[in-house]
Amino acid sequence: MKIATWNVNSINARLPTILAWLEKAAPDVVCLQEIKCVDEKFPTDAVAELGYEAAVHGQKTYNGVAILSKRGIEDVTCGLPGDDDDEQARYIEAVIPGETSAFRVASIYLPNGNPVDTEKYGYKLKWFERLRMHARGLRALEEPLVLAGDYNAIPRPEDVHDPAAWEGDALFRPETRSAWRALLWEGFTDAFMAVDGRMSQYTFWDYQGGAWQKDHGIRIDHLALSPQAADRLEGVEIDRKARAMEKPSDHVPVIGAFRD
DNA sequence: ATGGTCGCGTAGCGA
Repeated sequence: MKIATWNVNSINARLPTILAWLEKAAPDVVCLQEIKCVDEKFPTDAVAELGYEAAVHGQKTYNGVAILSKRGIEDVTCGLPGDDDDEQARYIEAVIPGETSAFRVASIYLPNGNPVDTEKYGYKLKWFERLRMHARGLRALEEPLVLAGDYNAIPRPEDVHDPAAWEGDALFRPETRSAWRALLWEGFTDAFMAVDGRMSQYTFWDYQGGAWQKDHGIRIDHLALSPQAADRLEGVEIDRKARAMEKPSDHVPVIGAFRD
């Protein structure tokens, strides 16, 4: 069972690129972020032609998340509990039926939080805390669970090309890194870190300033695994090649392979 | 060098 996460920065602007990648990589499940469209504008038919069923939590212009699955999608829930006034489409969760056991999967688009001296950063930290509390409840189910997405959090200095340049940024502030660790302390494993003997790899390169050409990247797209999912983990791939495709997203897919 | 890159939507915001 291959489960991927990918911030696509508009599903419709990116559609040919996404379809080409899906056809080649052929993951079973894909968690998408920043689809930037309402549910009705999601290219349901185009992904169905490649064998994917879609669960969509869309929003006009901004945000928007979705889950694609070749193995069916059940028990879909949209939105993160903990704030009834939050109207931003940043969370969708579903169950993927499996041959031996089902996988619960969430597609997460955590708020960016910049600039840090505005209410945006407070919103980010509150959202992170809501996610931690929800994850605590899911953890107690003792299921294979993958919390996949764009966390807008750089865990360590090794995960950014120039830590000094990012000091003070909402993606690298101590409070942000602490919130990411607090999520893991609920009993989750950073899938990338669980594979030993490897250098850090980046998942995002800004469109500006030739960041990709200079390899000025950051690692912010993560798979957080429950113990039952971590037990089944066989490998993790960060697909750098996707950043060199035509009309690329500024993020690349992260793919986890699991025994099922 | 007083710009620089995208997407949305058609100005200026968000990333």
